[in-house]
Amino acid sequence: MNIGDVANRTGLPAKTIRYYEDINLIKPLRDDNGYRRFREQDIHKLNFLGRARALGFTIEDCRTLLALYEDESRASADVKRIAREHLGQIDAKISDLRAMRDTLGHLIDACAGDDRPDCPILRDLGGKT
Amino acid sequence: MNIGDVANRTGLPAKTIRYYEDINLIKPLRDDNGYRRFREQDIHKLNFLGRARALGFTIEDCRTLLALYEDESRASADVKRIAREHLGQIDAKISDLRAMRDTLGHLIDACAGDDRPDCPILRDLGGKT
DNA sequence: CCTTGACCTTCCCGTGACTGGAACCCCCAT
DNA sequence: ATGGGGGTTCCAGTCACGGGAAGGTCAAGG
Repeated sequence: MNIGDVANRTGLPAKTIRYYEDINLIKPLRDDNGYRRFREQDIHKLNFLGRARALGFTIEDCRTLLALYEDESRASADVKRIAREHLGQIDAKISDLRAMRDTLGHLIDACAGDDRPDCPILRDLGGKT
Repeated sequence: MNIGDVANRTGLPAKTIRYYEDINLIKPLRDDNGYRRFREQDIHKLNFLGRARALGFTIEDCRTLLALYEDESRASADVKRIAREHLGQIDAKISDLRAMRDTLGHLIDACAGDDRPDCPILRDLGGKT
């Protein structure tokens, strides 16, 4: 299978697939003409990566998770620890965003949004005197 | 005032302040020795920028907001539109993160986290067969 | 006067995870 | 022969800075 077909089957852009090879996440074979030739195991890995990335894991986490996935003698505790750490970061991000959201929401509500210059949003940004 | 004092007063790293000058958000004066000399208006702008950034506005949004802030004949509608667009993006990000959080949370709950290899997290990433 | 140490300056590289584009090669159909 | 739709590599750019090198400046102390 060539990269275009793999892109279709995995939903990952060809660029991304090449990038993953570049950073040694996958190692597709090469045909005589230099084209990458993907085996089923490559596609399986790419799907794994796509799902892990969709859950927000970093590439380095993905690398580790993939290694654990292929290690039959792994301990699920190792996987769980990575996942929990990541969950913590997601939660932190969410609470940051919620704080922004709340502040910004109040300011927006207070703003008339007409053609006059008076604006609580700018007043707040400018030092809320 | 030199950049170090300004950094202290605004809470922004000196690097960031230099960067903001670089991209023309502020224009501090220069002393004969080449040092930046900051006026009160520069510090005021930097505080404005710090607060806008803390609300998650992009640098380009900040540039626009700063221009509106200094434009006495602005329409608050313009400010509000920018803020609402940004709010929309924050909300989108929050809901993305919440979806991740939910999925990941379920997987973590289902994972024993012991020294055995069996792991629902990896099973899901691997294609949940 | 000299040195020390804390400032300041510019410049360049690196970050994360790609994306866009140029320049070029390969293969098949017309 | 030509055209089009694959593929390849490599380089630059994204966003908002941060790290660090190499060097200039300034006030205090010996």
